[in-house]
Order: sequence, then structure tokens, then C-alpha cells
Amino acid sequence: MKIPIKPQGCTNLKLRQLGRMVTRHYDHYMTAVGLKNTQYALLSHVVKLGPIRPGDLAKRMQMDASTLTRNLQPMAAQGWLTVGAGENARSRLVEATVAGHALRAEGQRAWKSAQLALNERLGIERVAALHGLLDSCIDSLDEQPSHATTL
Amino acid sequence: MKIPIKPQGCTNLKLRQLGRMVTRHYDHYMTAVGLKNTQYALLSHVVKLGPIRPGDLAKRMQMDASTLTRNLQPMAAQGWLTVGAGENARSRLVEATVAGHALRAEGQRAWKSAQLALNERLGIERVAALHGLLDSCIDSLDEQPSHATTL
DNA sequence: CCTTGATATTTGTATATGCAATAGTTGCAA
DNA sequence: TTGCAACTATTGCATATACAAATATCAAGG
Repeated sequence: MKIPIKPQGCTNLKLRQLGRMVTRHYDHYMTAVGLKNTQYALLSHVVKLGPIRPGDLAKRMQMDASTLTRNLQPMAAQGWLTVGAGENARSRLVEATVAGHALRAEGQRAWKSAQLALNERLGIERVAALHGLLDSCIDSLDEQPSHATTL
Repeated sequence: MKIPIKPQGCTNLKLRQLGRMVTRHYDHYMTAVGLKNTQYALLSHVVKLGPIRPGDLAKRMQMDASTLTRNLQPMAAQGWLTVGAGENARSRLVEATVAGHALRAEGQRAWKSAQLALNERLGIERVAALHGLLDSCIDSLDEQPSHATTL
């Protein structure tokens, strides 16, 4: 007989609290290369996913399209990436510049320091467990239409 | 012999992605009572922690004090809480109004729906596991001076 | 009393986030 | 061909987030 353990408290609150803490942690490392944690994440995605349409990129990052539009702006202004013409006149393609590739490489080193320090502080197994759980939750929520509100 | 499983990917990215998804989920429910997820969290803390100084509240919520100052403003403007005088002239006390208490009760019902729907979608055991992990990480990071960078 | 250092909160600046509404495009159908 | 629906990206608006700097206050010493 398995006792179903009820989750206590608010998932959203816990996620946001830890999110704030962890984000601050990474930002301390990323500022060394002049990037915010969010910008490093975005730049990495653009580098890895090559020329990609904003909408597709937003989906990949689980981010609202309008948020992406705005987050791209300071980075394009810095010359790290370009938002050029796509196939149609209505679609576009985001691509990392040479400077963007270089910066992302630098950022990757800073990121690594931040990640290792975090692993150290939390314990590598706890981080691994957390990753597994976060990934599986992301996957589950991604499949379903968000608030299909199956009541 | 225990093989130490290396965490793959970026903790920050995963936390933020899931955070965005979950926050959107809660917000869909909270808008029914005119609250944002963050405002519900803040209001609940103020209700529960009674008259409390901004700085202490910020610490409790793992939030920068300046962020708190600003987040309180729209809520005070709505008459849900007050930021009154504290013991000293330099300190203050945040307290929920009667309207604030009422709204928080309403919000709690909306929150419950959101939480139950999330439990449903992720599975109650996964949510419980996630909570445990998030809590333990929050605790660990809370103890240490953040970027004491023990390298 | 006055200075000085510690405390508590708020401002300045910049970015992140998302919903609703808009604008421009494309494709299709009447 | 015009007219409408679907698609793609952006704007308007409001809020969230944090670091650095400014403000205001208190607490001790001198």
C-alpha cells in the first residue's frame, strides 16, 4: 500500500524563489563577460539552432513570442545577432553574428564556472535529480495545451 | 560503487523555462480574481507574516529589497495592503488591509484550482518530489553567502 | 553636539515577461 | 479579384527583477 504524499505549498512560489536565487548566482558569473543569464541562454539557442524563425525559437524556449521580440532587441543592438528576412515577407530569421559566436564561447566558460559552483553547493546528485525532474515536467507541460483545464 | 551522474545542461535555463510555463498556468487561474501569481504570493506572505518590515519580507521571499518596494506599490494603490510607519523612522511595516485579507481568501480558492490542475497534469508524486527538491535547494542556497565562490 | 559608520528603504537604469491588440502577409475561395 | 481566414511578428500596457547609487535614519564615540 502506497501512501500518496500530498505536495505541500505552492509549486509556483517554490519555483520562482529558487529561480531568483539561481538566476542571481549565474548572473554574478555572467557579468564578467557582459551578459545576463537570459541573454546567454538566448544567444546559445540562436548559435545552436542556426538561422531560426522567432516563433520557432520562442516555442523552443517556452517563451512568449512578444517577449522574444523584445529580448532580441538589445542583443541585436550590441551586434551579437541579426534579425533578418525570412522566406516570406512576414517571417524572419534570427542568426548569430561572428561576434555573437565569440561571445557565446566566452559566455560558455563563465557559465561552466557558475554551473560547477552550483553543483558544488548543492551536491552533484541533487542537481542531477533536479535536472531530471525539471526536464520531465517541462516535457509533460509541453505536450498538453496548457490550460485545457481538465476538470 | 556509485557512478556519480553528471548533471546535463543548465540548471538556470531549466528552472526558468519551467518557471515560465508554471507561472503562465497559475496566472490563467489567478486572473479570475484579478491577481497575478506574484501578487498572490506577496499578499499571502503579508497576510501570514502580519505586520512585517519590507527588508524581512524580502529576505523571506528570496527577493531583492528594491524589487519588493516596487511590487508593493501597485498593491498598495489597489488598497490591498499598507506600507505604514514602523518603530523607527527609517523602518516600515507592511500589513494587509481588510480588502487584502478578503482578496487573499478569494485568491486562495483560485490558487487551489491551479495547484490541483497542475498536480493532475504532472502527477501528484512528481509534484511532491519536485517540492522536496526545490525546498532543499532553497534551504541550501539560503544558508551560504550566495557567491562565496568556494573555488 | 557632531561625526562616522551601520541600517533601512527608495530611485535610477536596464532587462524580462506575457496578454491583448495591431499590422502586414499569405493563401484560398467565391 | 476581391475578400476573408490563418499566420507571423510587433506594439501597448502592466508588472517583475536586480544592481548600484542615493536618501534618510539610527547608534556610538568623541
